[in-house]
Amino acid sequence: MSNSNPATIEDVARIAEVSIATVSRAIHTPEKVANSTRLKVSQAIAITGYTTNAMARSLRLGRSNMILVVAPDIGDPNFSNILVGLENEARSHGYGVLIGHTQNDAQRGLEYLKFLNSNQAAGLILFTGILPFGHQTMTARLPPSVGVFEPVFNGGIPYVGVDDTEGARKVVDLLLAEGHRKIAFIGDSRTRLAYSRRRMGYDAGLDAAGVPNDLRTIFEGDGTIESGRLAVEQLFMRDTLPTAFMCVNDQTAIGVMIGLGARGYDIPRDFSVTGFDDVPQASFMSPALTTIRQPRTLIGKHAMALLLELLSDGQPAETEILLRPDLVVRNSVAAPSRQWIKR
Amino acid sequence: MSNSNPATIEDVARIAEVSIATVSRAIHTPEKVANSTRLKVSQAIAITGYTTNAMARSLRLGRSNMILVVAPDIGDPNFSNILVGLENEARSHGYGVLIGHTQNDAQRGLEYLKFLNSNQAAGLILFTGILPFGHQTMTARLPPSVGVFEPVFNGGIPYVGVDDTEGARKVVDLLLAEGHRKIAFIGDSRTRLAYSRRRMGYDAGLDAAGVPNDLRTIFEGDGTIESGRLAVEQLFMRDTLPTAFMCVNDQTAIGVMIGLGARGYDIPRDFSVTGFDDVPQASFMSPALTTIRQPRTLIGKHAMALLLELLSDGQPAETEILLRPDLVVRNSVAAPSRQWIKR
DNA sequence: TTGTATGCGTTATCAT
DNA sequence: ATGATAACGCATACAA
Repeated sequence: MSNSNPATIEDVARIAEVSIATVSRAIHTPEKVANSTRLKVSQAIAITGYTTNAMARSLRLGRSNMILVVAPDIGDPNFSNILVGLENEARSHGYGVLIGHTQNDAQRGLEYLKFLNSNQAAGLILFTGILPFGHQTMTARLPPSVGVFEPVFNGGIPYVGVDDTEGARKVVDLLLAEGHRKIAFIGDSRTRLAYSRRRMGYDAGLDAAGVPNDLRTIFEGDGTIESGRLAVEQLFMRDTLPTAFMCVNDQTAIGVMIGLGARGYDIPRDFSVTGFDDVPQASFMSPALTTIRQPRTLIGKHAMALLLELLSDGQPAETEILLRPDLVVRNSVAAPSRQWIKR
Repeated sequence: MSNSNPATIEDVARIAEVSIATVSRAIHTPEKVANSTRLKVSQAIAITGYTTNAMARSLRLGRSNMILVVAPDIGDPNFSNILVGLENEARSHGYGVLIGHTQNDAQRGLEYLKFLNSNQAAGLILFTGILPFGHQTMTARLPPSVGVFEPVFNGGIPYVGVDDTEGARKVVDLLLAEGHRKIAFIGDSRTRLAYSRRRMGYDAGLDAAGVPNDLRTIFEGDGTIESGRLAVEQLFMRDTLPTAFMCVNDQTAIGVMIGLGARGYDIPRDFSVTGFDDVPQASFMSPALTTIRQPRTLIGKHAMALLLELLSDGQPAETEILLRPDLVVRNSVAAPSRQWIKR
């Protein structure tokens, strides 16, 4: 039925017995073409199975209707749901979504930068705390871009995410209300804005409760399960233990729970543990993890909406959209163990 | 430093005081250009920050150096590692990788089909059991394609994955060796080839051991955690219980373990549970899950290598590459409970 | 060794 | 309402 080569606009024009200009018009501005010819064209399109060559179109137009989403780690349990939010919003505005995976590798980032420089994508969503393109980016012109889930460190790029500081504050306040005073913060040493903001919430809560500095413990991890496990190993070598582990994210909390479990402790009886993100796994663990919910699809939706606005207006309506973080109380928090509280 | 518009080959040519043809040659066939001019050109490139417009190049060439990876569910815990294997192999051959996420939606699939029809990708990797493009695909010309992780049902497309039948066979044989006879298979009702192959391994093992049909139980699930949980609910309503749950994948096994745990049973003392895939989470659970390892990055590597071979030769060297599935023995399997064995 | 000119498939401008 | 044509940025056949 179809030739070996995909049909072009010329094939359609020939069959419909019109010019290629008319075919193009019949497709994009049908009101400017007579009913009779429009019919002929659409029949010809059906016969040939014509699909407009998006590449040629973009070359001519100087823009495309694809959005590139760049992520350093596509396995991040937060990524998939945010992506769905991004995609649904893009789609309802006639845009498609393509994903670039950099594996935290600048060379790979450059590849996607070339993609962008060829106008193969009209806009950019950054699921990463730093621009993933290496140093050349500083001078390079980026298309309209929006950061998501985590503020972009070195970009001055509009951002959509949850209010990390307030979320962390809600967690400490819960811990404080349960009677904890010695709360360790298992964090992330990388210069990630989202994590430092969560740390700010931790400090603010402790300040407000009048908890002195020497009761606070900070562990610099890297946000992985292994990092959480390592944290309890390290902390158990110190002379003074916390009664609660407040973790920068759920992955870390899972690691902490594994580490504590391996030492034979019961959560929450012996220690309380909290996370941040409400990753799917968080509700399946035992005990189920008390954490902060990320409104992931909503974040994606807002981020894409903001990007599309940028695409048409050129000006960002706002530079940062912070969504409300909800506390999800499950079973990993209880009053501090008597065993540790006095000592 | 740079103009508002990206530099074109003409900008480079003007500054280097040569023709655009020479610039093009200096880039792609440097041996065909004099040393002196080559130097001028590369200086001009440095000055302008020129990057070749990949879109225009592909339009002219009729092919691109991007590979599209299409996945229905990017959150699949198997996806990320396979992707890494795909990317590394592609990269070492000068190809880039772009990901399309269909969410199991044919309309979204069509979008990526248009992308392919515009020659914006030279080849296609399918991380999905069925062609995700709806019915139009039958007539559409696809670029060279390779299925990965799961055979493509309706395509006649070369495939790279683990030997599902043999893997499942290893699992039953372990269960049988532990003394189990009543082994339930918690499967997947969808017409997925990978799953039906695993089922074949189950049956083959039981046949070989002479386990009669009325001792076998099949539960048709859908491969999700929830499906595993549901399976134990259903099975407990029957009069006769298995001593082991052999699950079609790790997700299902996790659900089964959650369901069993909720009923107060201990694994593996009361029941044995096995999975398939060796998802990262499998080793973190308690008890750690006995399962079959998927050599994920290796699968990705082979699949991409096969695709690139297709791209140059046009003929697939082989139509199916089956990798060896290794049994990972952890703590979720033991001898059948006396409580259940006699009945 | 280098330059000129054509075409890849579109869309938009300008005529008609 | 429709058609001829230029241009988007590039690679290459053909000339020089």
